[in-house]
Amino acid sequence: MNLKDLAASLGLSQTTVSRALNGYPEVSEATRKRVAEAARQHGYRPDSRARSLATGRAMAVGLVLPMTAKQEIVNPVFSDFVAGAAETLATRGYDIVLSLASEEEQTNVYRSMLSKGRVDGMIMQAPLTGDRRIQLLKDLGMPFVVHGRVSDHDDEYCWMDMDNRHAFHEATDHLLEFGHERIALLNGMEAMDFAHRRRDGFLDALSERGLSADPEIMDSAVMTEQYGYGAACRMLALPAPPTAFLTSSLLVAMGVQRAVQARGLRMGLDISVVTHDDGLSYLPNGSEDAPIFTATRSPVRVHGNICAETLMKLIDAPQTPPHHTKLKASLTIGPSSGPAPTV
Amino acid sequence: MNLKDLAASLGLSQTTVSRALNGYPEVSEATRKRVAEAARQHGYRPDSRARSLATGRAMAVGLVLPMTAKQEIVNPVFSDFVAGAAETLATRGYDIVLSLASEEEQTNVYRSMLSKGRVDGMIMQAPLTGDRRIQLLKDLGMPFVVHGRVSDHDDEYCWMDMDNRHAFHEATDHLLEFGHERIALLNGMEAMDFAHRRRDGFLDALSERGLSADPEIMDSAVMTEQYGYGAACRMLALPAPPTAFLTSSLLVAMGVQRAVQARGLRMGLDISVVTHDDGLSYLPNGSEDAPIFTATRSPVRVHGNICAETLMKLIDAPQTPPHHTKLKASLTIGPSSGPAPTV
DNA sequence: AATCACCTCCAAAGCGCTTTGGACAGGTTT
DNA sequence: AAACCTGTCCAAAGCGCTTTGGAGGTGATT
Repeated sequence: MNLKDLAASLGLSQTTVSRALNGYPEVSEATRKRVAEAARQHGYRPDSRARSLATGRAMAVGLVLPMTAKQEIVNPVFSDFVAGAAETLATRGYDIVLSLASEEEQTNVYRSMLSKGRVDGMIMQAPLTGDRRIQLLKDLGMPFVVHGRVSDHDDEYCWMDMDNRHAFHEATDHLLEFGHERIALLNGMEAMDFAHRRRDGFLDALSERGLSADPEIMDSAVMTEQYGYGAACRMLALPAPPTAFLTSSLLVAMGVQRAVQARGLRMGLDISVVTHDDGLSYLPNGSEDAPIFTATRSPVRVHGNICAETLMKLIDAPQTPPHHTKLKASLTIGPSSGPAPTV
Repeated sequence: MNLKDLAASLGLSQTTVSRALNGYPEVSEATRKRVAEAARQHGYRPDSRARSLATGRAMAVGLVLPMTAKQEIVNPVFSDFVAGAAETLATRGYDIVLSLASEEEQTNVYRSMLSKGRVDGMIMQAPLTGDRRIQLLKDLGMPFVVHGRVSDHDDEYCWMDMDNRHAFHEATDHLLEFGHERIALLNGMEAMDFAHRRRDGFLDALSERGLSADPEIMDSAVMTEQYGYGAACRMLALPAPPTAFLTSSLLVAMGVQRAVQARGLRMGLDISVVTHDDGLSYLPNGSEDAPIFTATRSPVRVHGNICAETLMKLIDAPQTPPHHTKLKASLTIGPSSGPAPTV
């Protein structure tokens, strides 16, 4: 059942039916009712392609599934992020169009997404340091917002980011105040822009107290439980092992926890662990009132909400100056951190 | 730059340009070259909406992000699954259109996805027991394939599923052969159809050896690390604790591991743990040649591949009888399982 | 020289919607 | 009574593509 048929069955013109359905004023309340009822009865839904072609709006935003480097690892944060974005977009009738692109195809995928008219804007995820996609998107002239940002020129485009630097500064301070002086950093892949910021926050906090970092207890890799376990085992076996760990993800922290327990040490007493927590729904940090790890928390689902909201505003008013959102992570104290052991 | 402009700039008709670009034979090789070059130079890309409207094919498939029950938990399996699907779909130029739907809105979301002409088919995930979405999709007459299946009428629609029953049967056998007689089952939410099958496989294996299950050491919940830890702690404190655990997900197994270690027990010696492993890229079960857990493994990314492949075939030939794929999980032996301790 | 087939190209009709620019009737104002 | 709104509706023109049904030109066949 298309508009033409519906109009015919009502003895009205397409124009009138279209206007009635879309809430235009130049149609009497009586016919509007009649049209609405008929539409409901016939299960009429406008064809989105035709509508989109006529209005110029796709009512969809694009999202390119980021694959971490060559390792084909899907960003674990993706599902919650996309859920948040989809949730917000749904309130305004937008869909998400998803593409997956290997590193090499990125450019092409972005190009085609745009020019095919399938989407009105894009959300870009997981920016790398010096990411060239941003320039590409700017060149293409398509509205976009970045989840995260890249260090340079970050006032020239929309982004929403967590204050990674501040979060890790705060987390480090928390440990320093407990008297820890040898703090290990298990960071994400340093190709990711956020990993840089986190490290900077960590280093700043140390140097503010006159401490210097020891490269031997700093590592960075794809954030898995394995990595946390392996790195922690190695570091705990050092002549001068760390008394605390700062990790970039709950999974890594869980790995550290396993290593700590395997050595017969006690978390929060012998070894402190603080982590960043993306608030993934399937990976809760204990319960609301009883967290397991002391953590800087910033639910990535909310990031999805904000990115979507920002993008929709940008689509509505493309000429407004770029909008930025910087979220502060909240530090929640759990039993995994405590005073440095007195030797 | 649209087709009209491109044609004008070449002094050709739209028809010829369109044919040249789409590889139709009725255009000379010389002009085809000329057209291709001009298209490349102008960065011309056909508008997908217009093309879709003209051809009747959307070149996209729909996916509804499932939210587990009321708990707003995003399926952790989603990201790898969608990566697999997107990967396969990309080879044929299909995109994925994503919607998110709460339990109540499901029907509406599916309805609109279809009739809006935005997609040519759908992939349905995470079916519940007696899931009504299947009937809905059948009624709507849209090609679809289910990741998993529902017990009744499963010959009437396309699905791809792992043989959950067989996997858990095999895993249970593995433990039984090691002499374990008190095996705990930590299952996923039993509203999920696969959880049912897994339990059946477990129970079958037990009864085949004349053993009966003890409800006290069977549990089911959303599959988190917390859940594994909590349930294992509780069960290990029973007067007659289990000597082995069979869990539905690596996260749950990790929780069990933590509980085991917390009690000072040794995995694979005092307590055996076998789990199912969805092969999530960000949650590896150790390395390829050195797994941590004994596990029945079936990478969900491959499931995504297969679902996509099946769906594309179905779209090409809607009248073929429903196609089914049943995957056998592979049992990989790790250090987490061993002979039952002799009391 | 006429016929035929073939190759290369084109005009125009859709696909299903929105939107512009009236048309027509009825009531208000001058 | 003429002029003017105002409210309600419609015909038709796009949006950018594909595809049907020829048209015109060339060379081979009779």
